[in-house]
Amino acid sequence: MLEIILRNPMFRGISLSDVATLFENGHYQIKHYQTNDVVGMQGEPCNHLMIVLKGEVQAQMIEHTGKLIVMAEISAPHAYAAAFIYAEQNEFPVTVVAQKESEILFVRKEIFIEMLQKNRVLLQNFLTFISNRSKFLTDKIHFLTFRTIKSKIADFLLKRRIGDNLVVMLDETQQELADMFGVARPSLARTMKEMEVEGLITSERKKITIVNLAQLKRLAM
Amino acid sequence: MLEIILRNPMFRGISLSDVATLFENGHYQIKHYQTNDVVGMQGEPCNHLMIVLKGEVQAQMIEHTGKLIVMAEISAPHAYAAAFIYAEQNEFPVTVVAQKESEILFVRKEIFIEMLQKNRVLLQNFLTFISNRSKFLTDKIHFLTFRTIKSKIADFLLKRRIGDNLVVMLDETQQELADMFGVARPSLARTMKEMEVEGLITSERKKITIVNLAQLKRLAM
DNA sequence: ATGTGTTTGTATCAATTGTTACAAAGACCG
DNA sequence: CGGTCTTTGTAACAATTGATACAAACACAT
Repeated sequence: MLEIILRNPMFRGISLSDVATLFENGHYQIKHYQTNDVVGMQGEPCNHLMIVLKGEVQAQMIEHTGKLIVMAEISAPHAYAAAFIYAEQNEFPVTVVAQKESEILFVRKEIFIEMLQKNRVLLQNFLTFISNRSKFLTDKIHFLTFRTIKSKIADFLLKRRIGDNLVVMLDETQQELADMFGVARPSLARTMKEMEVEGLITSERKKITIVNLAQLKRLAM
Repeated sequence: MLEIILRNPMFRGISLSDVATLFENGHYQIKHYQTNDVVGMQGEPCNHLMIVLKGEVQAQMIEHTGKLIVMAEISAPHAYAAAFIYAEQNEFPVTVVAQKESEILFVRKEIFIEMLQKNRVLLQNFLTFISNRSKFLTDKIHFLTFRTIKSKIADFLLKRRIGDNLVVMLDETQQELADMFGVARPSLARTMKEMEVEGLITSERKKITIVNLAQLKRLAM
């Protein structure tokens, strides 16, 4: 367990012995989850630091109409929902679902703040982490609010490229991408077809080839 | 200045003499701004704790197409952008504009973190503050992404009511509301007209009367 | 090889919202 | 009070996206 925690950016620069002290007996719990288990439900209390030790969880924002947006995917050794644990309205703003069999470490927020007070590096790292999450949320607002489907796709493809490669192999189904973009699956498919017709990309199921890189970059702005 | 700071929720429970120590000479700057001055530009470095001592500023998210969303309005004694100061990509995610002649207190983030380390109550309050801001941002995502214009208006009216009052006097022009909702002004006007035709509200310029409260509450969900 | 479930592709129609334009009403200032 | 600027109201048309449906292609298990 400690080796995984040491890989978490929050604990960078902290020695193994200091981490071991922070996580001495009684300071944490570990829970196991099966695929599709709900790890935390939107609206429920959110009062622990939660670190994925193994597996992968997905944060989903679900509307009562059934519409779903995938906000993030978190795997080991990363934490999720850490930005919310000290909020006055202290509840999960998302539903967190295990995508695979997972193991999660829970530290009560009262205990964690003692850790922060004791360890200056940990405090600095935690503040960096939650500031990064706030930045992430504003980027998400920008993406979900200002973007057409076409520019979402362009942005996604440019980010998914490896180096200067013009071929992008998708890991996700169209439905999964649509959930990430907050759009309807047929709309996503239609827009990709349009981009193909316009000569921006070619598309063979999960293999996307970027044809007009300059235009794609303009679209992604 | 210190009396104002003491009214900021971050400094709740901290004595005047402790606050005075925190803000001893050399630990801060105060700057003055005129109406419409840009206090912080989207993309610029964001590395100070910033507290409004006097006046009012507005956080705007501006797209290169010109579309603008008002993210927040901040008046004394509150802080703005505090959730972002420790981010790795350490820049303003919004443009902050003075709405009135304003006075702002700046504390370098390196100095502020020393304050946090020294004072447990301040640390607790700051974590609460930035967790609250993260919650606010997820609420904003929810509002901007999942909501029709009609439900945005319904939500707004219910929140703007004072007690059980069914009459809401607007402080804002339609354009200002449209900017807050991230919608076009004529669309906002059209939707309000529809709500009037449907018997949900009556509307005489800045005076809105709620007619069907139950239905409005359903719409706001 | 076959059957089943999933994914992709596509079409049609509907819904919501944006854009542009202009007139009427209202607010404000000299 | 009159003139000017701002705000509101509204209309027409356009754009984007969603919803629904169905067939073809593909992946996987037996």
